[in-house]
Amino acid sequence: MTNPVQTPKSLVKAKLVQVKIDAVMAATNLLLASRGYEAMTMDEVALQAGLSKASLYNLFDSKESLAGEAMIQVLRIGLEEVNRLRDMADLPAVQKLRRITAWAMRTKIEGKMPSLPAQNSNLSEALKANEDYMARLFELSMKLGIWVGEAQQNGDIAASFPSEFVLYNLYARACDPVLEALKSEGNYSNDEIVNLILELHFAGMRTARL
Amino acid sequence: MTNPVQTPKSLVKAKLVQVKIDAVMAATNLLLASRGYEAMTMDEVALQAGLSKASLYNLFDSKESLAGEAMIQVLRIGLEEVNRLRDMADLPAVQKLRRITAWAMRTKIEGKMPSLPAQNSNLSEALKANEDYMARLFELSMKLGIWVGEAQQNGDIAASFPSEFVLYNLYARACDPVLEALKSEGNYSNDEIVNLILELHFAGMRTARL
DNA sequence: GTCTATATGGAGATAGAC
DNA sequence: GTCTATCTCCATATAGAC
Repeated sequence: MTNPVQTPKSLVKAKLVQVKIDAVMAATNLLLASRGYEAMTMDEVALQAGLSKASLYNLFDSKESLAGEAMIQVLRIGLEEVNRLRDMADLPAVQKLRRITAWAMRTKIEGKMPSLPAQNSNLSEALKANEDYMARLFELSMKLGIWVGEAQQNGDIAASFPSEFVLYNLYARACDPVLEALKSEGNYSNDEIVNLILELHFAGMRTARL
Repeated sequence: MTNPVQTPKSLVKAKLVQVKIDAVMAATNLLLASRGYEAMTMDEVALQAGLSKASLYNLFDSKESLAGEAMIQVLRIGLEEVNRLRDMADLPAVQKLRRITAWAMRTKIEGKMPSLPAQNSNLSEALKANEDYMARLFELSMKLGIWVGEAQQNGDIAASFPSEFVLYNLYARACDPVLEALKSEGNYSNDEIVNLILELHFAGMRTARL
């Protein structure tokens, strides 16, 4: 870098760029959640974010990198939530898992969760090769895995369940189609929907016998 | 029709056509399950089914109708399963639900479940307008709904759960990403995976308190 | 840095020979 | 009825003016 010291001017510029990036990311999350990666078009993203497609490509190299950034960002926010919960020393592990699951579902039901399809899409291949993404996913899985182990020792989650099974089920809540199905019916508030699923899921985790 | 009586010759021909259709449907189910509707291409279907794309279009008018047929077929087979179970008068309703869910998950894990994305895809819009599809879906939902009500009266499913919630969760098992995640790990057999999810799900359904 | 206009490629669908 | 070759559209990505 020729000038590592940021001038006030460059700071202002950086903030303006950040505002645009935020708008793009918000649009991307909504579209990824509602239409999926393949069906989402860069024209839609640009339109919703309020800039031209060419400007969008000035901010992100490709559709793949845009979606990848969205996935990385949600992992970053999720990790922040996890770290906040980790500081609550007196909260039982199963309650921490319950809260992080609730956060994921609220994010999803508000259209802010860019869940990638479970299917073998082109995007998921690219993400596997993305070090930043994989590192965050690994860190998240480790931290959640510790809580799963604690909850199993406490008897709050059936010890007979493999810990990966419990972990995969937590991740699966972030893309549970039941959220959208119940929401589109219109008979329940977001909180009610999230609580129904939480109750079903954690009751099963606690009382299952194999 | 000019000749409503089928000659032996036309019967043989019809069978040959059916063999091709079966191959196409098998390929379609695999691709819909693994890559999703948007990412699946007609070239892939034709290649896997062992015919040219033009011949494929001779059998199905469009990609949309092909995928629609796959969805209708799986509903038809599912309804057959349901009717078989309905004849078992002494089987508790919750066991019938458990068995139909197990069937759906086995079908999915074998790559034969053309689950449509939960997302608002073009396909799901087309299916909503398809009378055949909607009629079968309605019939299936009615029949399953009766069993849900019985199971709730028997105390096998928490009566505090809305019946649509229970129903949506049953449907959601047919596209549960945990199936694929555990399968790709390679540590468990298909039966073990299905049983893990069944146990988690129905234990939660029974013991949840709201 | 942002836009309009355009290049490029891929996938749905079809023409026409056999 | 099946194939090869082709049409056409649309979405990703870029060129070039301002």
